[in-house]
Amino acid sequence: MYAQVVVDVPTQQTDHSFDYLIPAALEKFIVAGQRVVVPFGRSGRRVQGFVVGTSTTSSYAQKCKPIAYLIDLQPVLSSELLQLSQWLANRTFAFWVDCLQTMLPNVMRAKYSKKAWALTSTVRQSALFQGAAAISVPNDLTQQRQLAQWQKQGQVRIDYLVENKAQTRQQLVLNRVANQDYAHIVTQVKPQATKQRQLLQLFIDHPDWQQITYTALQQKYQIGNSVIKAAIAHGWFTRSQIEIRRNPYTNPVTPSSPQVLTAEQRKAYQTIITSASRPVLLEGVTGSGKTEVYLQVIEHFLQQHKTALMLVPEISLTPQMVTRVRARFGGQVAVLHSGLSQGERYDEWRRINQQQAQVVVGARSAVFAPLRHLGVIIIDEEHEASYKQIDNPRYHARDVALWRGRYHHCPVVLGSATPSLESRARGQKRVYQLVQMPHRVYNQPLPQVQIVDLREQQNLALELNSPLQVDLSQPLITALHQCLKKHEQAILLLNRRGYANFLLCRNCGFVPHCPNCDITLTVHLQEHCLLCHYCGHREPIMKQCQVCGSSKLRLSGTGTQKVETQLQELLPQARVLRMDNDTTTRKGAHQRILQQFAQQQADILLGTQMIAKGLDFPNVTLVGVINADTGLGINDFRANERTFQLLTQVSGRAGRKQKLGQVFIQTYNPDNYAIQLASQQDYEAFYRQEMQFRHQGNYPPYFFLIKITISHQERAQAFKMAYNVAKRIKPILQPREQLLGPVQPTVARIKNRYYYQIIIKYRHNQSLGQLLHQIMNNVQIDKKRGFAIAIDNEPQQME
DNA sequence: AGCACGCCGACT
DNA sequence: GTCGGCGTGCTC
Ligand SMILES: [Zn+2]
Ligand SMILES: [Zn+2]
Repeated sequence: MYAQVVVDVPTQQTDHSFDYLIPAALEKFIVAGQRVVVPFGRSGRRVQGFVVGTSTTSSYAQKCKPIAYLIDLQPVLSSELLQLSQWLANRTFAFWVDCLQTMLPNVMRAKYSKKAWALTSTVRQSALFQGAAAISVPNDLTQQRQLAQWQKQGQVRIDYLVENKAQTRQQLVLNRVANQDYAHIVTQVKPQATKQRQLLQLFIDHPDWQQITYTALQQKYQIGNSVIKAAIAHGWFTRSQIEIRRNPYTNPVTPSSPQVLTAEQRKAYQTIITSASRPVLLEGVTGSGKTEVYLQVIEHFLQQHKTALMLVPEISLTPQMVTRVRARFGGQVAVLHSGLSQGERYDEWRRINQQQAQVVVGARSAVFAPLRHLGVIIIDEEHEASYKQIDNPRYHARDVALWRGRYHHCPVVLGSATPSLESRARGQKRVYQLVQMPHRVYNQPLPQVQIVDLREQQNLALELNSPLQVDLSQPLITALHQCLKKHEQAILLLNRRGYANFLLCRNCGFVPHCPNCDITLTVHLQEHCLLCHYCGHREPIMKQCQVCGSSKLRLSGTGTQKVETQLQELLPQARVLRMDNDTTTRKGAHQRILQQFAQQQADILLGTQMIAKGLDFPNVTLVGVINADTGLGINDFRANERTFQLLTQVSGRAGRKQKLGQVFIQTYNPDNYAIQLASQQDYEAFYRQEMQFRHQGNYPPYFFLIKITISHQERAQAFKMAYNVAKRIKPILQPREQLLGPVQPTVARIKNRYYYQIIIKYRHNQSLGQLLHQIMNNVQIDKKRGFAIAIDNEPQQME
């Protein structure tokens, strides 16, 4: 018997399965989906591999090596996920093994090490071994050479170790022994052995106990280790270990029951549960009660003994969100998010794999949750860019969800108040079933939105001979005053996309740049240094300008700190909470700030994009957007879409139930349609207008996009390679299809490598995929000459 | 990737 | 002569 194994060597030349002999002893145990350790290469190198199939014959002409050993007794990947991995590799131009690894918790990645064994006493007494029988192979080159020489002479053996980091938490337990008559024994025990008698009595009083943990005996009954040891020595009990699941849920929840649905919600619910062959796009305004629909849909499929997967963007996956789902489905819920420790994540994953959890809630990577019998997949806020992974494999969770939906023949729900144009257009073409929920559940009125024209404000200030020095306009300041007077709360959004604080010499205009990248260094006041976000380069904040020596160095860029200072001057009585990268570096800080604000420990929450999501704040009646324009300045065809989404989302935070909300949007582009239509909260009108723009520019959803990035240490080399790649692609393009570039991105150099980009706009091109795989092959082979290539299918970020 | 093999200049 | 630097090719 042979096994087809995909080895953990992510390169182009090894990006296929290898045949291995299955040793007779393992024949009964080997199944596709298991991890194994196999020898690989001419030395004794061993690597982890995934069994992707078994066969009775092999097409490999030479002799196959046997599998070294099994890592998993049970498969960790189902045949569904194995198939998915292949599709994913093909779609994202990633290595197969990377796709397989991505589907599993991080701890299941192998750790490799080498151990050298001294076979003679001379070697053992050498300076290197210092009497030890074995040492781990050092990094030092000359020492490695010495070991290689000894190895050749048969004086040293080198072992290749594949470590499995995945570990379960074990606990000691005391087991009842069936033939022991505790009621009798207890009468025979010496009178002074009170603890022994107590232990026996416990097992007499609890006939249902088969075992109990040592910790429980210690904590509940103060029975220590020595007592237990003695009891085992008598033969009354046996000792063993059981696995303890790491429990990420700190607080118990009070169960909730389904709410009565509105007519709109009921219609959505009905459509979803009957739409197994067509995905449903659920377009519902903020407050329309999408989550309740999701929960009842999940309930419906659980009753049919199916499972449910619900994806939520990482920043929306708050404790409140998790609690809401757990309140409905209790212990059936497993949660996968970045806040878990590696061990907790591994345990949650295994709970799902062992079918002990039927509902999974998680962020992007949870789309690979090993659920069987999927009944429904829900993607909330489907427009969120964070569903697309930035590094390899560059997959979009939405695409994966649609694949799994097709595999299981189950409904896939894409929910959003502001759907991506791609999804909305598919709703129009009835590829997706479009369901709209335009009303809020309690019929709260939409907030009143006012656009503040900053050009006007500036002119006004000039007339009064006092140039606008603050980032807050007069109408917004007035509104803030009124809000505070009513003891209500306000949110201020500082749109800082692409903007960071940098240092500027006021004398000569010098700005410190990273020596390795073409980018200005960011000021980090917290750590008191200048930092490069691309390569991690760090240097102290200089006191004097490097060029002119002037000491007039100023912190520049629109910062939340600057606005905070202004707020303190304008509204000295206001309590301001600031939320940005500086205040949320520590884990959980993000949640803590939101919590404080929810508990009304502050009047104003001032922050960047991250405040647009998360907790509900019922007392917030005022939202101010300080600079609506910054998102528009970005060289990306989705700039309007992103701006519209952000403004709509943050506006939705104003006003709940009886309290009417008020929104101020400050802008220099009051006529921009994204800003105009966001102020009217009119998604459908925005969709129509934006579609025209996309049509004119041949952008998605009218065209598909592929971004190719090529890099090299030398600029000319990078360009030459990119140019040749472009030349190969151009001939196969269809009439209206386009190739743009190669061009340098805004940050043309990162970590001393030069980058070039090619964008392809295409529609139905049969040969493109194949050609790109070929190009990938060719360029990867030139990796040793310093070339690197990345192909991003449907990029979310154009830069 | 990581390792072996092979070719070539430089140093004991 | 041999050590070690690097370019090339292979891994079931
Ligand atoms: Zn200067
Ligand atoms: Zn840098």
